[in-house]
Amino acid sequence: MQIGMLSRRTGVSVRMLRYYEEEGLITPARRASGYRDYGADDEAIVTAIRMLSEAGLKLDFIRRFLPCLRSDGPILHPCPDLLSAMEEEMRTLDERIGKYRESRSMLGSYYEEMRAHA
Amino acid sequence: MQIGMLSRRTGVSVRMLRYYEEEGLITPARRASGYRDYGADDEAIVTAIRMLSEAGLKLDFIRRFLPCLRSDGPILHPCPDLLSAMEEEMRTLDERIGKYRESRSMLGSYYEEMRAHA
DNA sequence: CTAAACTCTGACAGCGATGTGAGGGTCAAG
DNA sequence: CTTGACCCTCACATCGCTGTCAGAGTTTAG
Repeated sequence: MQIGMLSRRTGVSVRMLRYYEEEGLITPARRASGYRDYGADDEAIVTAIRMLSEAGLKLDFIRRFLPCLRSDGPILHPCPDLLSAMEEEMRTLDERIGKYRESRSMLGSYYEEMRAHA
Repeated sequence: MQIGMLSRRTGVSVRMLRYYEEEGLITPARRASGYRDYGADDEAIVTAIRMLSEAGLKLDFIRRFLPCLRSDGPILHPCPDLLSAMEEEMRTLDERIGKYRESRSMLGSYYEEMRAHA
């Protein structure tokens, strides 16, 4: 599958697909022409990357976490530092979610108050 | 109150306090010397800005939302476009929270799985 | 008066994720 | 063969936030 197709299927820009490769997240095969040739499972991987990325995880971290995402993957090899990195990441994620909810409710209550006074 | 003091009290860097001013979020008085002179309520405002900011809201939006934060404020004047901007913001905030939770649980389940296989 | 600790402005740097454009191949259909 | 749609690499630009450094004035304590 060519990059344009993958882009259309995942909604991720061509630019970003190339960037993901540059960052070592995906490594598509190459044709003789130099064209990237993506496999079928790459679609799922890109989607997962996207999701994690949109949730604020740095590509840097996602790269390390990546082996877990590969369907063909060798059942996950929990390098201990990955485990602790994940704990760390989960903590900050929890914190972040907390802050978002706080802000959300703050916004919400102000909104209600404003509507009431309108 | 000088900028350094406010910085220490709020945990917001001096740089950022100046930046907030530059962006029109706060407007401290000035001494003859040019030194910024913050009022007592500025501390609360900065804290609120910080919270909203850490929750991913752009300063641009926070500025518009700001009158609501001032304790002395004239009870909130709901310009209709602010109301709809808030609705919009709340929606995206909700979406974002959703994504974060998804990612969080994704991370969590992989984490558990890895621990189990360890 | 002097020194230490603050403060001022202004500007440049960096981060991570993206866009965009230039200059140039590739491929499939007509 | 030509054309249009793709693709390649490289590199510079942008965005929002933040740090940092330089050069210079201010304030307070000794």
